[in-house]
Amino acid sequence: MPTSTSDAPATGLRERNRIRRTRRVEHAALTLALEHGVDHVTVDMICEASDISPRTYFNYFGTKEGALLGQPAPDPDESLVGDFLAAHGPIVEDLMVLMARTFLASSPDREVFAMRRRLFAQEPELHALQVTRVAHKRQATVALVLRRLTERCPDLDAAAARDHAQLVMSVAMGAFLVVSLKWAEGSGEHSDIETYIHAAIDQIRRIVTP
Amino acid sequence: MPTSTSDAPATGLRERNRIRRTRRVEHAALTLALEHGVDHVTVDMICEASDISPRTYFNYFGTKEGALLGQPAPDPDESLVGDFLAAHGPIVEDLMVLMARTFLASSPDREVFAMRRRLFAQEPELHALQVTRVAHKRQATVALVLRRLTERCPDLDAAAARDHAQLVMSVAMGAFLVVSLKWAEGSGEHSDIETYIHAAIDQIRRIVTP
DNA sequence: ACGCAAAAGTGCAGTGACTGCAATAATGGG
DNA sequence: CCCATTATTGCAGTCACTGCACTTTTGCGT
Repeated sequence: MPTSTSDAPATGLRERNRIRRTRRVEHAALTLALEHGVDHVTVDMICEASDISPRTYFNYFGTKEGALLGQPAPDPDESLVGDFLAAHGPIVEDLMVLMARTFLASSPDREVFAMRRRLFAQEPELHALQVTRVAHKRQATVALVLRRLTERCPDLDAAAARDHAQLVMSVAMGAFLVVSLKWAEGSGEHSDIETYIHAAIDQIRRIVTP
Repeated sequence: MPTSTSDAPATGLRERNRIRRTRRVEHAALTLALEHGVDHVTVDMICEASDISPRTYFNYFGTKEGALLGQPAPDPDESLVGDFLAAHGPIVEDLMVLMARTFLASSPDREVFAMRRRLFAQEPELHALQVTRVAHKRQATVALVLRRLTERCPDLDAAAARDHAQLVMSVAMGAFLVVSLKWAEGSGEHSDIETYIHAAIDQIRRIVTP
């Protein structure tokens, strides 16, 4: 019986196996992609290397790139959302910080994390895909922006607010792509990314004024 | 015999056929996509509807979505590039205007153009793909931005200028996605798009300042 | 007009991503 | 320890896409 000399009493054997397997597959996928380049790697190769059936691979990750990008982006943490809604900086900056923290919070595995950074640095298309996939949560995030917007400026036309939120989202995503790539090429320290974000906002301000 | 009561003496029969065929295929593809939704349409369906072999389809368009998105974005016109380099507005705005004009210059066929607009409005993923594909010219466009940048501020660190240009490009692309979608939903008049762009720039300025 | 070389269109066979379905193998609770 | 639930797998099939070899079309010189 699993009588809990262990540290994770809440999770059963099933869950632990699933996590261990996921890690193993991601690791194998990243290793292969770093060695041969993404599009010289087949799903079958990944499966053979990680001792899993192709069918199960797709059950886990859905697409070939799934194992390279990691699990579908998690919903932002409650507290992070609260920070965003309460923050007093430029809205784009605060949103980018939210994106960055959510992203960082989802990669606890150091080694996989580092490999992913290296892969992104050498395969920009994959990185763009990652950003696109984060954007798949676009609807939810736009709603968040809208909420903060209407809380601050209750006297705003609804349609105008919606357009505004869309624009905030798009600009944040565009800038985030550049920032995250730069950060990935550089130190990769968690704290640094917010510095990069702040610098980017400064630049944008200069960009949109003659 | 095609003895030239025609109007285009410079282009041979070959070229004219190619263009006519391209139009026919694009029209068929758009019709099918609008009716059934993009991912319920197969390449074989398009080919059957436009009386072309699948192999030829891929020779023409490369990917399934190729016929929906139209020919790969053309290089910006010389004069438009000149305008961009000489313009005195905020650099992001000028860049977006360049993108818009280049885009508009490439769609002479009214009907196909209108269908594409409708399709983009109802399939956002496709529209994002379009913007991504425009970005495939990213390297060239970034170089353009860099050129204008160094002409204006010769005393700028090279690495900093490169980062700056990347950011300009990303922000412009992000904003352009929103603007073009809004424009597509609205009037679709060529002149209107620059108004939208200008308004977007104003908004961005407000966005990045508390 | 005619024939020939280059270019374009096509058929075919194959690869690889991805899905639905049905059979099989853990797993965890009673 | 058995059984219902859930996860893993094999299999067959669809679809996007590619390389290669073959046929047709076109442009051109004679």
